[in-house]
Amino acid sequence: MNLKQLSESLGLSQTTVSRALNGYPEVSEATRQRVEDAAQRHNYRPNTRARSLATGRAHMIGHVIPISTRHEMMNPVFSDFIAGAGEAYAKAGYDMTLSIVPDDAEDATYRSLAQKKAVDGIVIHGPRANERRIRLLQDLDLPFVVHGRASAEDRDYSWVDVNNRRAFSRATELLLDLGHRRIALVNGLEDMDFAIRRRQGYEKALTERGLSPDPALGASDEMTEHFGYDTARRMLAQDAPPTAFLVSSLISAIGVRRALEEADLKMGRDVSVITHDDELSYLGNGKDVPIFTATRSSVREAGRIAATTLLDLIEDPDRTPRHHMLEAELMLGRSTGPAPQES
Amino acid sequence: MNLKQLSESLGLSQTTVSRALNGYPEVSEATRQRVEDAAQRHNYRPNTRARSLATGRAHMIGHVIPISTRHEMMNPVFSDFIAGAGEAYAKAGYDMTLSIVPDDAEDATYRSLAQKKAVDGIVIHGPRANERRIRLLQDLDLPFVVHGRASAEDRDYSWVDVNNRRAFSRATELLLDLGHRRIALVNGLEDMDFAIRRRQGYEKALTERGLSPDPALGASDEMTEHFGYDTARRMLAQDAPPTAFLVSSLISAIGVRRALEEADLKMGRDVSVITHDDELSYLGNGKDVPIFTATRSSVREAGRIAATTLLDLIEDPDRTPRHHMLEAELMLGRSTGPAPQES
DNA sequence: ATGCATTTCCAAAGCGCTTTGATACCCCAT
DNA sequence: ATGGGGTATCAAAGCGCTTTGGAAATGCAT
Repeated sequence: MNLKQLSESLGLSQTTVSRALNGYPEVSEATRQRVEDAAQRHNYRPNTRARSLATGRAHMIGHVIPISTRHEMMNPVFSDFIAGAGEAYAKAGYDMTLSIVPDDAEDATYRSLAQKKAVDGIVIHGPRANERRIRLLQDLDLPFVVHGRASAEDRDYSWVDVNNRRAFSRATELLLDLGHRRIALVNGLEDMDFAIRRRQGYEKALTERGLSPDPALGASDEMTEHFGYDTARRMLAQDAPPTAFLVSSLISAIGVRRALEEADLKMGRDVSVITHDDELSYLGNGKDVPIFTATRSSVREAGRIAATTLLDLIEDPDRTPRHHMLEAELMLGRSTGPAPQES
Repeated sequence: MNLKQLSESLGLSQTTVSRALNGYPEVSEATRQRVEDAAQRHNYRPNTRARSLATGRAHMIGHVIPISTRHEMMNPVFSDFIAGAGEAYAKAGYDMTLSIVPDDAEDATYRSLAQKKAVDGIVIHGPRANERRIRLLQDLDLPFVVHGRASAEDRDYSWVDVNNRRAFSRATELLLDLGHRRIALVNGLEDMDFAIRRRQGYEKALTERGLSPDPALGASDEMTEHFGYDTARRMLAQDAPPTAFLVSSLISAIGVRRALEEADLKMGRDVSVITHDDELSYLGNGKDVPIFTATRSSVREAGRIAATTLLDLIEDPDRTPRHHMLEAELMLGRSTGPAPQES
């Protein structure tokens, strides 16, 4: 059933029916009611393609997920972010498209999305410090919001991010307060912006106490369970093994824990661990008392915020960039304790 | 730049330009070249909305992800499945939309997707045994593929699924061969089809050896880390604790492992564990030797297959249902060993 | 030169909606 | 009776593309 048929069945013009359904004032309450009933009865919904061709609005947001070409890996936080964003879109009557693109062939994807007029706006995931996508989208004049930031970008743009620097400096300070001096950083890929900021927080806390970061205690890679395990194992075998680990992802932290257990070290007593916790729905960090002491910030909430920010931006003709900084909570769990005495 | 402008700039009609770009034979090679160059130069891409209005094809596949209303939880395997499907779509020039819908308000979403003509086909995720969505989509005459199956549905429909029953009966047999008699099943939500089939496999293997499944050794819920932990902890405290766990998800298996460690039980010696492993990209099950003995099947591959199946179905006017059964490998890892002697 | 395919191009219709600009109608003040 | 201002409705244009049904141009044999 399309508009034409519906209007014929009602003996009205398409104009009137369209207006009735879209809440325009020029139609009498009686007809509106009649039209709405009929639409309901026939389960009528306007064809999106026709509608957006006519209005120029797609009512569609694009999410572009870069897949690491090095490891063909899907960012694990992505699904929860999407869940949050999806909620917001649903409320506003928007839909969401996903483009999974290898991170080397990006330009084309963005240009194409813009030119095809397939979306009204875009969410950029996984920004690197040096992020060309931002300028590209500004040039294409397509509204967008970045989940995260790009340190090397000096133009203004909209973003939603966690205060990674502060979170990690606070976490490092806690470990220092507990007497730890050899603190390992198990971080994400070096070119990712969030990883850089976390490292900065970590280094800031160390240097403020007169310590200098030890390169042997830093590792960065895709944040898999296995990376956490490998790194911890390797570092624990060093001459001066770390007494604490600061980990960028709960998944890698689980790998660290596995390495500790294998080495018969008790987490929280022999070795302390703090992790960042995105509050992924299926990977909760314990129920009452957290398993891991953690810097915690819900990525799902970030998704919600990013989505509403973007929708605002699309409505607003001025389009002045918006920023939203989320502070991570530092949750004390069972994985931290005083540094063991040097033997 | 739109088609009209492009054609004017070339001094050709829209028809010719359109045909040149879409590879129709009625245009000379010389003009085609000229048109393509100009299109390239101006970065022209046809407006999707207009194109699909004209062709009737959206070049868009819808994925409908039910969010468990009970726990507001996003299925963790979803992102890898999507990555696989996304690849296939990209190759075929299709895009993908995501609808995150609470699992109680589904009908409306599907009807709406069909009526709005927003997609050419749909992938159904997370089917329950009794799955109304299948009939609904058949009635709506929208091509679809189910990731999984619906046992209670007797009509024919297209699906891509793992042989869950066989995988779990083989895993159970392995544990029985190792001498285990009290085998716990840590399974997904009871109404999910995959969970039912896995249970069937488990029970079949037990009864074939003259054992009857012990209700005290069965648990099902959303497969979080915490669920695995809680269940294992609870069961280990029973009078006759299990000597082996068969777990439906690597994430829950990690929780089981945590409970074992907390109870000072060595996995693979004191208690055996077998898990299903979807080969999630960030949650690898060890590198050389698997951490967990596992029934393994790549969900990403399933995504690829589901996507190509659906695209086939859309091309094919007959639309006879296709089925694709994936066999899970049984990978021997470090988490299984002979049942400890009764003391 | 003529006739007939072929090749190459085009004008115009149509996809299903929104929106502009009119029209018809009614009511009330003049 | 006449005109003016709402109110309720409509016909038709337009969004940017594809596709149908020609028409013009070309090539080749006659």
